[in-house]
Amino acid sequence: MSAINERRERERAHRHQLIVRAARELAEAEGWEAVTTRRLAERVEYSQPVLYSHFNGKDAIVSAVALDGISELAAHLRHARQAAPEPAHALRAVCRAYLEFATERPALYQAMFVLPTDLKFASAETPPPLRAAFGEFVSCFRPDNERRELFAEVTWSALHGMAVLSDSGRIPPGGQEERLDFLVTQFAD
Amino acid sequence: MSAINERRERERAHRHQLIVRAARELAEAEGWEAVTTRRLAERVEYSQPVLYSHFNGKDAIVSAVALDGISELAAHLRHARQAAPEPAHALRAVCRAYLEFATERPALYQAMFVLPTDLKFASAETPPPLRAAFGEFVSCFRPDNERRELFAEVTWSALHGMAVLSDSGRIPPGGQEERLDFLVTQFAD
DNA sequence: CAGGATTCCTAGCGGCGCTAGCAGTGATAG
DNA sequence: CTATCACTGCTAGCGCCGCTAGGAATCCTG
Repeated sequence: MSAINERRERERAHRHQLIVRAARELAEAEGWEAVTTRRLAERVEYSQPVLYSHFNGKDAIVSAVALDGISELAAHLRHARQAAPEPAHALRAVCRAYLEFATERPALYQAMFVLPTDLKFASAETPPPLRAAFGEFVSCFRPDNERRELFAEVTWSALHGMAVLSDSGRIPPGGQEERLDFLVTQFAD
Repeated sequence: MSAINERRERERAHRHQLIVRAARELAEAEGWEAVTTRRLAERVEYSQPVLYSHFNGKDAIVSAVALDGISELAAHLRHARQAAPEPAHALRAVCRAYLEFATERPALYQAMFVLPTDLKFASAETPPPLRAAFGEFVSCFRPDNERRELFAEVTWSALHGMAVLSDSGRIPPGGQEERLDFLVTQFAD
């Protein structure tokens, strides 16, 4: 009885991931407005109601994609920070990595930081990957800086604004590098 | 013949504004997801197809609301800048006014800077009010500063990030004043 | 092998943005 | 004054959406 249930659970977990992956691929290929429960069900070769046995609704699927993306972002930022030649350049490296991530995976980025989400930000039940990603920004400022969390919040806000305004064509996508340079110059502590 | 047509056009223009106002009120009262063409038609006491004789589609209605909002924002920013005691404080005053606007009219702000829009940003056919609003940020930096447009873009991006992340609960809504203070301190030229 | 639990499908609900097609109204020409 | 005609704005409906009820089929258990 146990072995059978274990197999079932494995299969369920596998299908769970299949759905998340399909949603992400569809969004990255055609944008989130093309991700409907019908198309998603067709893509994973199950009927629509199966989706609802795994997720509370469409928003929960988006949130699952977002959480995956946040883990990847955290890893990307950590790598950039650690690869920086000296701590003084860490901020620039992390900021550039962030914008790079947003530019290269716009749909994934939207799931993480633009679309409505179930994820808890800045609270007790904030998922660890999200904490980790934010922590990378914090780590770019001196440990003795009492306001480094505040600095990190504003840095993140500025980068988010640049990413999202550029993606929606509200600022010219060309000048990101200059904007990044200005931001880092002004914010370095 | 001319007088009659003029009356008709006046009536059309009046109804046009009626639709825009109704859309804005509905959005501000219940959020944009509650603004459907059916509910909007009911509210202006006309049938659905009438909306389409005034606008190309729902997005065009949102854009019309956005344009109104941008005019109001431009006026709000200009007033804040001119009321600043000295030029050195203009940046702080304008930034605070911007965040104030975003906080107090979140739905209107979304129409302007978050939802998909037909409005042309940063191009030859950018509407004058939008230029004016952006110009208020530019005016906060010294005229001899060759990169003041760039400064303005990054300032705007940072404020937008703060506004939008705070509104969606992704950063604590409490710390806006401290974040504003940090931003202005770092960006003043 | 019978009984029961579980899995997953078909079908459908109410609502969405949008449009075809037709009444009814009102201006115009003889 | 009336017949015509253009136009305004309606009803009805299309194809889609997120989501769910209910039953058929399958699989494990005793």
